[in-house]
Amino acid sequence: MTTPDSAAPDSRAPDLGAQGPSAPGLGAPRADFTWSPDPEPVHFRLAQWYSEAARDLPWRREDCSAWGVMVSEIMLQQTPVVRVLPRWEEWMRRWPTPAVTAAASAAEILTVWDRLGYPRRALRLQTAAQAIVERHGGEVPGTRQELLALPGVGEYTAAAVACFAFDQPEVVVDTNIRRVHARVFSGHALPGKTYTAQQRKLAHDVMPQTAHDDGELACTWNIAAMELGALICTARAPKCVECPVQDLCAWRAAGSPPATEEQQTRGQAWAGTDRQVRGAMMAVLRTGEPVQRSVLLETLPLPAADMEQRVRCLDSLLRDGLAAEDKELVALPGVI
DNA sequence: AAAACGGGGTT
DNA sequence: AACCCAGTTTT
Repeated sequence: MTTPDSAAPDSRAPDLGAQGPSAPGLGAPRADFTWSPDPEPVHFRLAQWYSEAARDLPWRREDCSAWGVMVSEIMLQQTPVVRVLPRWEEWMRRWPTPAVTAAASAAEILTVWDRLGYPRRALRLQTAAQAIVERHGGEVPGTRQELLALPGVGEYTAAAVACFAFDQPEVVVDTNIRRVHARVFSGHALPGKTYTAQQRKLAHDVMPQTAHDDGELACTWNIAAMELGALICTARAPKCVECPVQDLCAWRAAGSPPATEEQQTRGQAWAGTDRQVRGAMMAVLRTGEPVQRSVLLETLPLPAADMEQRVRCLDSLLRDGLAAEDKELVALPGVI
């Protein structure tokens, strides 16, 4: 049916001509005739695929509250679904509304967060709950702009909550969607490190029109593209033979060229970093018992960390509100 | 634009 | 050992 050769000019087709794989300007003769598919068939293919292949996640259920969606989005920032699932269940069981979340102690919040990582997210989620109580009467706001004003809610999360909890046709772009766009529409193996204005324009341009279906297809498009990136169009070893748009994909049509040096992600170091030291200290504090400052600094199970680094990290935890200090005792905030 | 910020499963 | 993950905030 639809093949690269049959792609007719379309007024709504994304103008991707400038995004060819070769550097614009000097040297490279523009032999890279990048082809990009009409978005419309991609919309329907992915919507159909999603209806059959979507995972049954609790925050996608029809009866999930907007707060449940928001909690899931914060937890899912830089954290895989499988690790979020048990923490989300426990959080929602204990704190099913913004109001009860706002009233919890910070120590409880950080303990239930457990080892999800980036514990400042947990604190910001509680601060956001407090803001929701104060500014929105305890109800999660339903517009991108109001959501964006909440702590810990950035461009992605604001659009995601507005779309998934309130059916707003916002342009949702996460790491999965960026990769799907890069491959299907731009013909690249990977989207590159930073989210550029050009990528933002592409995401907008390939959104389904909302005029006729009240944005329903737009919301499905967002979640379906995300799910495709999570299950099929993965970063490494994508399952192209199972892909519902394999015959529409610009990357496939270009012969699946490998990622360029520019597109390689800069892998974060871990061993020896302040993040590792902070994480080890938080693990001690999560046991619940206040500890002597000197004991916390000296018994840390990280021989490679010198005292200067340990002191720096403890001070940063105190400054971030992830730990509290009383006299010589250190504990989770709210314990002391 | 780049760095800081956790932690564990996968390759 | 490197890579990856439903990003946000600060510099």
